[in-house]
Amino acid sequence: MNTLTLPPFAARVGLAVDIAAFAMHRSKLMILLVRRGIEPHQQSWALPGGFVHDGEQLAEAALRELREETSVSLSPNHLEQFYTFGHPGRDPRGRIVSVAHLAVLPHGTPAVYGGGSVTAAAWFEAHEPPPLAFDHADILAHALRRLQVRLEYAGLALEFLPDTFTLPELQEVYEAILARPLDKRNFRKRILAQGLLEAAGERRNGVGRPAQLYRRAKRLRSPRV
Amino acid sequence: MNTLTLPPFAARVGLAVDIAAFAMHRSKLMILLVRRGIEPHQQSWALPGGFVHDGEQLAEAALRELREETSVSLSPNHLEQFYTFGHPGRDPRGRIVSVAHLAVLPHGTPAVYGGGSVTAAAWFEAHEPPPLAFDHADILAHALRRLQVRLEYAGLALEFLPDTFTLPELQEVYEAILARPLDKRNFRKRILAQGLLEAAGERRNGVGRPAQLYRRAKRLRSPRV
DNA sequence: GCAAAAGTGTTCCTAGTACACCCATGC
DNA sequence: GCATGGGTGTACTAGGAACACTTTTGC
Repeated sequence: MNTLTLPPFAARVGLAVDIAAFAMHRSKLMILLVRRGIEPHQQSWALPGGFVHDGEQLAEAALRELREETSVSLSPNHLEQFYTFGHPGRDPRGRIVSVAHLAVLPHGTPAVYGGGSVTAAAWFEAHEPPPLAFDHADILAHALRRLQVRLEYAGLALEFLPDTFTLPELQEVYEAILARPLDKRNFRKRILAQGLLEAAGERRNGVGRPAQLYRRAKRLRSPRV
Repeated sequence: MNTLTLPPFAARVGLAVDIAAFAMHRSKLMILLVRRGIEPHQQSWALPGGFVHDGEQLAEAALRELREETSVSLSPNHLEQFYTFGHPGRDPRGRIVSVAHLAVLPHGTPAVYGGGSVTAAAWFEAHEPPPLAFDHADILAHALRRLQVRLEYAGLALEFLPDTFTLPELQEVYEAILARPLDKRNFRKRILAQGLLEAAGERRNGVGRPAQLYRRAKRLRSPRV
């Protein structure tokens, strides 16, 4: 499987995946980070990630690393590759190319330290991350932009929420990702006009008027190309 | 430089770039292809591309391969990475990951056979390519979609044209990429409303009314609020 | 009755779309 | 004068943005 017969001038590189995994927590957009237990950048915070194994798909590797390093047991609701970082000097160990992935984890996903070569895993505010190892600050910035673009087009916001949710909750997701407030009336009008949601009872939160619950409507929307 | 000390389970892969290079020719969107001179897929048409060298940037490698395989002497007016293809079985020689790039070449760029491991280079209609080697048909399809998206947002259409051009020429670029006709009046209104163009004399084409020439305006448009 | 959270409509403006004729030139 | 290609305006529609008060509940 690893019998690679290439021309001598061809670079043979280490292939890695890094994952920018987002979730909502207390009305904030959070990013999942791990603390590196080995050099280089030992003790630094970094995006979860690691080397692709022989014969492994890129997306498979991203899922595996996410589970190994953070003990995230739930599957991401969304996972996509978004950019490949291949600058020759980005890793002191040699030429390592990283295929960066964007993941959306369900609401309430805990960050448990899992194992591998990391000593901790934790959620941070995505718009205000700590200093990061390698070029991970750059990767995170790209991931945020992609997330904002996806939000407008696809119904990616739903992936941050449980099966049923209220419109104020959905609006919080939008506001957290776009980092700006939205008008409540316009938001509701726009979302409901899309016809992707259906009613699913109501919920009492204690004080205040009960909220209408919604879920993703059964019928599929036409896929984006 | 190539002292890569990685864990044993880490895949060490061949790193390649492939380039989907587009240009306009006779009102059609064309894609630049090369004929492979070596196995695998000898004699098949394929996207230009090849292995990244040690210490080379991804974009550098894309430019180099484009020049080596097609003798395209002009620099692309636009070059961006758009997706990474890493399926384990995509190349029979072993695990080869390809970072695919989208390039826009200036109007009138000839396709000259350059050398390296290809026996020919030629332009084909981008929407009707011949059978392609590896997963290059897939890569081309992705590239076309990306090109269509970029067209709407950025002023990427200008990169297909010489410094000065007429609005009917610009409209041809849009129509060729989107593969559908556009209304002339609405097109002109929309384009001129963006304020990106300035007048640059006129041109007589022989018969017919002379056309107003435009060029990209010097000053940037004010950002939308 | 008051604090807390959910819910609701109208007006304005912009951008997109549909659609048909006149203008300047070469021959 | 006619063939060729370039240029122009208006009416309609849909979607986005601005904007303030009422309703339902717990306590």
